[in-house]
Amino acid sequence: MLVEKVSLCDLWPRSREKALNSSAEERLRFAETFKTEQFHIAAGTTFMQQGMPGEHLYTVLKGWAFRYKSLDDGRRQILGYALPSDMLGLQGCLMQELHHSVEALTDLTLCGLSRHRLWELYSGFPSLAFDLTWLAARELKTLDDQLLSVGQRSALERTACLLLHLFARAEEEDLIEQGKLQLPLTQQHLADTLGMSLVHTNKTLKRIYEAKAVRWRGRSFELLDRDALRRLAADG
Amino acid sequence: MLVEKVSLCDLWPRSREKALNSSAEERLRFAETFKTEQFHIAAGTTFMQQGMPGEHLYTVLKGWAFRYKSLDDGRRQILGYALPSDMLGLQGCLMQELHHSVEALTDLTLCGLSRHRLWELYSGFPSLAFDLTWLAARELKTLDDQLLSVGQRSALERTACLLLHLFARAEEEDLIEQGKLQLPLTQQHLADTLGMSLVHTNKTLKRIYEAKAVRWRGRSFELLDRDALRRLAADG
DNA sequence: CGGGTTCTTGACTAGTTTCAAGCAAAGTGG
DNA sequence: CCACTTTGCTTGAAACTAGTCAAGAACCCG
Repeated sequence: MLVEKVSLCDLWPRSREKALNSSAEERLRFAETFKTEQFHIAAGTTFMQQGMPGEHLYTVLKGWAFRYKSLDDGRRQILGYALPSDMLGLQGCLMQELHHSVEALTDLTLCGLSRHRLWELYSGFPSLAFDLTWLAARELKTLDDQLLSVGQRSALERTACLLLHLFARAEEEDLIEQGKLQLPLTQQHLADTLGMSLVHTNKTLKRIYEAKAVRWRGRSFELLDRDALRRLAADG
Repeated sequence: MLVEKVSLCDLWPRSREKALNSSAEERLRFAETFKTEQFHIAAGTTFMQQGMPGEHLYTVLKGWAFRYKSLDDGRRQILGYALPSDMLGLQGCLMQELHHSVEALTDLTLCGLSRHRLWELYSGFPSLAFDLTWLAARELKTLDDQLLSVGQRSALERTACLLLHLFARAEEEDLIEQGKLQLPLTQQHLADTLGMSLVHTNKTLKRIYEAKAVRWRGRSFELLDRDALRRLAADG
């Protein structure tokens, strides 16, 4: 299986539009030096928990996960989704404890680097450290975008933006087959991502379906008319 | 003046609870190698703009700034505030262009590193690169918190949380004098940070004043009763 | 002492949540 | 294989939070 042969860093540079430093040689050396562990996680498992110490820096090799924060009374904000090439747990590795939880949406394959070896990576493999920073910057950008949506956009704009984002991110990872994406989310996930109630999310999705911008039945998500969705995202 | 003597990295580790690697020696070497430029920016200036290329990685030495994103129709989301020791422009240095703008709230002193030398920093000064990553992780955490607030908390909870956060962050940088903080914000800034209208922000602040949790007249911000504010932040 | 910005307040409106109920699809066990 | 249960989706009505409009007061700066 492909999965058994890739290591932590193999997937990192995939999404970089332009590698500032070729790290091919370094990646080889890295693979020899670090015996990175592989983890398999069942769908539905919360494998990183708010308040626990963060022991590993993970790269997603396969599957979907989501990061979230919970309040005492049960309200939950989904902070973002992790797809292949995304990194998980950086914040937990650098601070004493994790400030968010992570749950697997599908069965998940991860590659993990122990936090104790993170410094080795920085001191011995600068171009990988650079890649890692690039991933952190991508995460920052995504959060900025999401905050803009939740803070300023109407329910319709917000929902359309999120669907556009998820589809585009899935495209980057070649997850679209015959125009269709296996989207492992429920409307409740969307609602908790958008900061809206489930009911209102449902009604907003209905409007998007009626505009014939997307079709979403079961897990099969299809982007019928990207421009239409873009218009909904922009105008409200 | 103090300002003339510090370099890019002098301020970075200040907020790190526990330095994983002492970088004192490296910092010295860095200061000799890099002639980091200093910038002085007048209050009110937007010195980084959404869509422009990001030429520098900055560290704030003195003053306040805020990052924001704008929509075409003028709506604005403030993404966060930068105080001394905060870093600005990482995302712009790594990607082709900036995805947010930054405006100075007060007169600002920055220390800038050209994007072209960022790789030098990674290859030659790993412990500084590590510090930089720590700062990025702190930024990620702050954004997570803010997204939780805007997505899930009520107006009152949200506002109280933000005031707590700003005060705590100012405390870290020793900006509190006799219990008072010079807070260079208007209610419009708060509103754009919280994703609320100006009017509603005003009415929410009134409730916080009435609970005798804070006093805020002009620029002088005083935290009268932290526990009371915490209760407002938790219960709504 | 103006003139502009910021703050404050009330009345009205709109968007969103909550509540409640029914339906559809998928999974489970006898 | 079919009742039974669970989970997720859909819809309408009522309640409420927050937004908009409008106008006046307070504050600050030149």
